[in-house]
Amino acid sequence: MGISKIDKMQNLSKNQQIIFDLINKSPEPLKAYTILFNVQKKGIKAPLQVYRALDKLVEIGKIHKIESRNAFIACHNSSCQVAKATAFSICEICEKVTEISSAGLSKYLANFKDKDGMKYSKYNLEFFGLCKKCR
Amino acid sequence: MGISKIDKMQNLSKNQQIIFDLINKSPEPLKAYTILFNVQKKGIKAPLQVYRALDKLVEIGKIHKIESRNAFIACHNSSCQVAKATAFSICEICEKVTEISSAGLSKYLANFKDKDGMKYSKYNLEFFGLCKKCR
DNA sequence: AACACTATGTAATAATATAACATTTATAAG
DNA sequence: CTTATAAATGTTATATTATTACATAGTGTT
Ligand SMILES: [Zn+2]
Ligand SMILES: [Zn+2]
Ligand SMILES: [Zn+2]
Ligand SMILES: [Zn+2]
Repeated sequence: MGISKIDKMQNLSKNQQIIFDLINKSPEPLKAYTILFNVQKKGIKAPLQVYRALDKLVEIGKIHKIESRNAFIACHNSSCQVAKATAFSICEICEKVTEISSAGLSKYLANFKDKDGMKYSKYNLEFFGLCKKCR
Repeated sequence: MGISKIDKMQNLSKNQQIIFDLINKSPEPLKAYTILFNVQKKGIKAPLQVYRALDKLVEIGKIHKIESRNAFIACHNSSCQVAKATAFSICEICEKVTEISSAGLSKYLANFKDKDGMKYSKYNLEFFGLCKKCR
């Protein structure tokens, strides 16, 4: 009765867990060096330790990278089934970022065909505008 | 009979023109320091000169930034009316990037409402997959 | 034990981007 | 033409983001 693959995917390593916890409790996307600064008291001293954990967390879908901001947020789509099909809204004033989980949007994009008839299961969409508070 | 705003927008400054020409004739997205290296013979010596021209060219829609690659490509949608509503396909093997101009897609995204009923006229969408050649 | 795989630690460096300040050129008005 | 203003340029230094390279340690399997 060993650890199944699914269980294993949920078990983060020490550094991964420290960094995930920080991102997960943050109300806003965090940048790599902000993360580094905030976990130094926990013994993570070098950029590479942060980037390695971030890479893994992105890969398994626990966090997403906001490409236009070089920052990272935790996934809140019930541990995202769509780690590779992401959509966000970004406020251009306060920089608030919200992950969009819309079945309609996912479906539309997953079924979208380019002019060669090609479909793409992996995508990243960033919407820009003003959030409720900033309007 | 002065120069109209439209004419003006088409007149790039010296540095802008040099850098646009380079990007425009490139078959693939170019990175800022690749651009810098390639325009040094034309007298552009510093990163900032490149970044300033890039900023302006992006602003007026002559080029687009591929956020996930930190690289720039020329717009080929007849001098993009949609400088702020962009979509690309990116090959994960050969890194070929193609701008997608689909009326259906633009329309869908421009009309998309998030769960607060908010619409976004500005967005960037990056699809990932394998290009024809790499499949 | 032997092996493969994943994660960690550390130092150095590469790649990407901006701040600050001085000067020049282009455009518009009076 | 002159003055005012905005846009663009030139230059140096520095900030920010990310990776290479190499050594070590843990984890699970056979
Ligand atoms: Zn998610
Ligand atoms: Zn806001
Ligand atoms: Zn375009
Ligand atoms: Zn390809």
